[in-house]
Amino acid sequence: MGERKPKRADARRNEKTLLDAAAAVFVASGVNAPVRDIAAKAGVGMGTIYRHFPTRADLIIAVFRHQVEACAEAGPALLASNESPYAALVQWVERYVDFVVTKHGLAGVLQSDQAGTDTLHAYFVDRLVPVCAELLDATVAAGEIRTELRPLELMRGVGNLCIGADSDPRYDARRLVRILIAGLRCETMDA
Amino acid sequence: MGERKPKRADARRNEKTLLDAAAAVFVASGVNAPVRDIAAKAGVGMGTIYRHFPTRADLIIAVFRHQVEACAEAGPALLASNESPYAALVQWVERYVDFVVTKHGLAGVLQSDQAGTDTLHAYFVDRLVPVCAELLDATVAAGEIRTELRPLELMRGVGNLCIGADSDPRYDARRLVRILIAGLRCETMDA
DNA sequence: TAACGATACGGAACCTTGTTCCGCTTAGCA
DNA sequence: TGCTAAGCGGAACAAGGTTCCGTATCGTTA
Repeated sequence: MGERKPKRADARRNEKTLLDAAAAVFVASGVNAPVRDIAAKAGVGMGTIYRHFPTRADLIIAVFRHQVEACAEAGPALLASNESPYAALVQWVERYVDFVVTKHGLAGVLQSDQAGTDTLHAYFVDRLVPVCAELLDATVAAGEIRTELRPLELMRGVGNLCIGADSDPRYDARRLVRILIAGLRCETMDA
Repeated sequence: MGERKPKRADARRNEKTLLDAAAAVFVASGVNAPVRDIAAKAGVGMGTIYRHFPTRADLIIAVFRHQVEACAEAGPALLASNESPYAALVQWVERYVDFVVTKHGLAGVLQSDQAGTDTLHAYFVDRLVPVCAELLDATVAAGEIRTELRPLELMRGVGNLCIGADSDPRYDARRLVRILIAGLRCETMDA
């Protein structure tokens, strides 16, 4: 589990500079900002950025790692602090949606079929699906949900609903996610 | 409203050739296939393709126009042939999902925030949102839905849920859409 | 039917964006 | 102070959409 710290001091400095620059650019221009812009903002050459982060996706992961970890850790905590697992699930999903919707363009880049996004998609899935599974299992065990759904499908569905939520005030992803979750409590096979 | 037919015979011939080639390539390699591939398949130069279809999106629209029209026309028909507006809505949405999910990568390219896709997104919205609105209004009027939702939001939500439905058998978009629609019948603000 | 002008065509060239390569620089050590 | 490997900058490459322009062709007219 050891952190692979770059040996040289200037390298360590550059890594931090790059993370800061990337974060700033992502806020200003969205997650889809060109790598060149980030390098420019950091005052660094292309080679440097790619030695530290072998791929665009790796840079994105690095920038958001803390928040993803925090979200993952919030799962068990919510489960513990709510008497109703369903309530915990709803709160956790809302937290995830808040995170994703806030990062201009992140949802759109989480799709596995997008080129060069495999690592990013995999990281989100690996880290969050197990947490989602735990919440979902508890909710099902408590009998609060009628329709079973695989955790992966829930995560991807929620993520997909968040796409384009920024950049169009007429589209309220949070509400659609609430409706989707509400649908889990209903019989689905009628009509 | 007049069809702007190209005057010259070879031009008309090429347009048809291009549409056929594009359709074939979309089936074989997905909607994201490079324009060059389509030109090659049609045995035509790049200039030709761009004179007939000013943009990738315009070509995509042209290829799927018939099916989108058919889907739009199915709305009122379903409303007429079902005693329950909700049933009609469900069937219409299922039809739309079938269409979108079947076209390798189409859902992913329908997002308005994607570059160069504005025309495509606009066409789908212009043609289908009014139909959806009609179905939704009828369903609400019949009191079959508790949660009101703007037609545009429903269309975009459904479309988003379809993203990546091909290329991953573990993700069943149809089921998620059913759950979303089911959610419309529940109280959403609980828990 | 031959000539001519407008219409189309082909495909090289351009732009943007991710990624790779390589010669030069410099930190860290003896 | 010098040596060497770790780092660095940025030009170059690949891929995809789009534009441009010289050439070929259609269809009409004399």
